[in-house]
Amino acid sequence: MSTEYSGGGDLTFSLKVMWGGREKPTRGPKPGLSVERIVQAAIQVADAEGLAALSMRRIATELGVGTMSLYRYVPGKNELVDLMLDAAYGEDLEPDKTPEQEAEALREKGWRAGLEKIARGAWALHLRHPWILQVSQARPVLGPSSIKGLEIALRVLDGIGLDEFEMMKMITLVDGYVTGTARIIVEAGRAAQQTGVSDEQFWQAQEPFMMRLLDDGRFATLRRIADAGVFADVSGGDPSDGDGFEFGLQRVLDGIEAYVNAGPGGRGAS
Amino acid sequence: MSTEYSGGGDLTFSLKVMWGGREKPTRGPKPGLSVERIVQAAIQVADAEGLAALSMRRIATELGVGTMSLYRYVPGKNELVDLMLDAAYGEDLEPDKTPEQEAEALREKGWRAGLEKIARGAWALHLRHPWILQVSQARPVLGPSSIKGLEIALRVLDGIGLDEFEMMKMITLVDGYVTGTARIIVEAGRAAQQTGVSDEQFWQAQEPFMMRLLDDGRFATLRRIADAGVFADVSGGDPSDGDGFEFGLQRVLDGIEAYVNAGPGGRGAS
DNA sequence: CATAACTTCGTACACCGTACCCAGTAAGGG
DNA sequence: CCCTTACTGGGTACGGTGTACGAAGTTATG
Repeated sequence: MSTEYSGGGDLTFSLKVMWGGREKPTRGPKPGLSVERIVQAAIQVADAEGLAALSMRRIATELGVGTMSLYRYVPGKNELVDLMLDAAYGEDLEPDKTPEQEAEALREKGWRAGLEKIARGAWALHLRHPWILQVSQARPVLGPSSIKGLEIALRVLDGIGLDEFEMMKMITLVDGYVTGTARIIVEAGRAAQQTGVSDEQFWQAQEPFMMRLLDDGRFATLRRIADAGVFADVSGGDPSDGDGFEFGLQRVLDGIEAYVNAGPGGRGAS
Repeated sequence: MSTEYSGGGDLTFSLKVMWGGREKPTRGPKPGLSVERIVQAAIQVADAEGLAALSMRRIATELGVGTMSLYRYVPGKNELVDLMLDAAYGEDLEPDKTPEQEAEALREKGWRAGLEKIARGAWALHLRHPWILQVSQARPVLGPSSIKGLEIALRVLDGIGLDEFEMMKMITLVDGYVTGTARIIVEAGRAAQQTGVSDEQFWQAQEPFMMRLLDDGRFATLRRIADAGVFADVSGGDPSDGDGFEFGLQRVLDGIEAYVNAGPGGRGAS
């Protein structure tokens, strides 16, 4: 399932498709499909039924074409997933605005508010497209949308006293936090759909083993946590409320803010 | 590729195997294999060749047995992956020590140092077993090792003024950060092995597209970052040095520390 | 109008997880 | 002692996957 870039020679093809560098053919019949249509169909399937249900045959059926026709537009499944990723990343961007304009709008209330908005956007994106977390992203795809998003984030952090390396590290930090937390929360929420086992069945099956543990004194803290209803929240409630996410995000931003406020003098030599 | 718990009825079986609740059979031939041996072989394959190369046939070949023999010990591939996960989580734990003892050792230099150690351990774990990031973890498997790890982490944070929900959120925060960052860094580093394309080939293919962008004034900040050599670090250097990881971890811990120091009075009503 | 470029897509292959089933083995009961 | 019963090992087969190949149809160009 990992992104493998198949043949290797297709890499250039894949990049060309992503960046719109494909020249239109003059001869032959007009293409009945388009990369965009295929990507959209694929995203729809993945959104609704998960990445496991995404197969070339499935997409082709959805579009009413033969399976192999897809390969006239996309070199392979891995490349298609790359394109899906970049398309998803692009959803939050406004194509008519330059990175400068978008960053300016985000910075209106300061860099912290801007970074917060970016993080929330990314969080919402993962809720909308849970399959993003399942794709391997073996190598940064560097499509136009992800590049633009990076530029915007960099501009939001620009001019507040961080050097280039620090700016990038801050972005890695926030992105890492968002995707990591999304992984935990989102996937727990999605499980019920994906699995034939319902949430109740699952926790019921776990219960006897859990109980034996909770009665064991060695796990007293865990028991206290459980009694406080922390897990009831996780297993029962709607995970998309993002309660834990918001909390952690503020801690992360606090940490960044403290670093920024300390200034170059207040920190050790880089 | 997502963990699906196959039939559903096998869930109990899976849990029993994980928790060691299987009673030994009396009749019939002695089993020539064991769950542990299978799990170890599977982890070896996954470590060396990635999760994509992990197939039941491959594991069976590795062990010199027929493919279907594996199903005498493990209900299916998904359950096997669950077992692999818990086995990996257990590597950092000392079976002879109680959670209290391990937590005590971690807290020796304070809760922050303890949390730091836990985070570093998890980070190293992901470097050692990159495939962990590829498995879906649709539902928390709650094997003995992950439970014990949770108990230890909770004990490290216990008694410093956080309520039960806050303690759990802090753990989610740190875990989210570690896994998220690992996802970014580790997978970028692993890519070269997995792919037929070398790093040089990859960046060379990207270059023309990148260049066009970097000359565009709209991506001026990105250009500055690139010129500063930030990406050279990512693409060339050894990703396992964890430079960015350590930096972000300190920010995260700063954020937590600030929250803890503020005390119940210094924070808004929960 | 022949040709070359381009489309669509059926067939085929290697690989996957695993259901089913039968043969072989070892302990318990008579 | 043997027969029954429980168990292990594993071959075969089925329905799925990604995709290589090539045949057949379509269209603009020389």
